[in-house]
Amino acid sequence: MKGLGELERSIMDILWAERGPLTAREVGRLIADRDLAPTTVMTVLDRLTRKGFLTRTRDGRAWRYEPAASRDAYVAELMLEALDLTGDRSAALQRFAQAVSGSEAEILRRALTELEE
Amino acid sequence: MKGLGELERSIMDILWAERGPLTAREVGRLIADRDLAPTTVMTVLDRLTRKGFLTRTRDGRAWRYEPAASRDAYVAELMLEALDLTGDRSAALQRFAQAVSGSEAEILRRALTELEE
DNA sequence: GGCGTAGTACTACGTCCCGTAGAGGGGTAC
DNA sequence: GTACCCCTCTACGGGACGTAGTACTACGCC
Repeated sequence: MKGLGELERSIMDILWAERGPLTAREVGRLIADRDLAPTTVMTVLDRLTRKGFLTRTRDGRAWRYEPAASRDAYVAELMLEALDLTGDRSAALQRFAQAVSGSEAEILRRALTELEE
Repeated sequence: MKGLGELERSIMDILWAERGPLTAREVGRLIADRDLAPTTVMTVLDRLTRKGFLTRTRDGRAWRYEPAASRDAYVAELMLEALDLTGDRSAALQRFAQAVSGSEAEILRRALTELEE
């Protein structure tokens, strides 16, 4: 999977937080604090589409952009990719299990239990 | 945590696979298939040290390089960083739990159970 | 005791990614 | 038909990284 830059991630965050697809202009308004040129937003949206993180559909003359996958799916994929870097997956998983906080361990435990059934 | 490039990762892999610290020359021999100039290996070892991935100690005129952390710790950290990217850690963890293979789910389950005790 | 060798530090260059944006073309609305 | 909006294409500067040369120093050998 391709990586994301800092601005790219900010824009993905905006789109992940919305329920419907947004136009470049709308994204621009939601990230107005960065005071970016409109074309900057468009360029980044375009790059994200090329990288497969967004899909876009026509809306009149404009495009509407929407995440291709949920943020959770993205995060889970990143975690799996990290796991693939190790030679000893078991050891890495054990370390990971020890490192997550208690409440998160509980969530993991429950998710794994449901799997079992 | 800083990222690793492709050559940097290869060299970390070599050092993670060895039990003792290596000199630049030794690393060079272990990566001879890439046919790199000796200074290239030294440069990368130096950058890895600056980034905090390696520590080095004198051995005569030479330096001996050694990973600052185990590969498993590195991988677990990457996984935690990925997890930090999400707004909904619980959803991401559930996705992750569903995505790991059965045997790995079992490893996780056991690690979590040990934690509980 | 000079010379090759090994090791180091420092500098450098090309490439790719990414943040950033301008220029120009073509609908739309009034 | 003019002002505006949105698109596409092109571009530029900085930083990371792969790659390596140069120059200085210490050690061993003859």
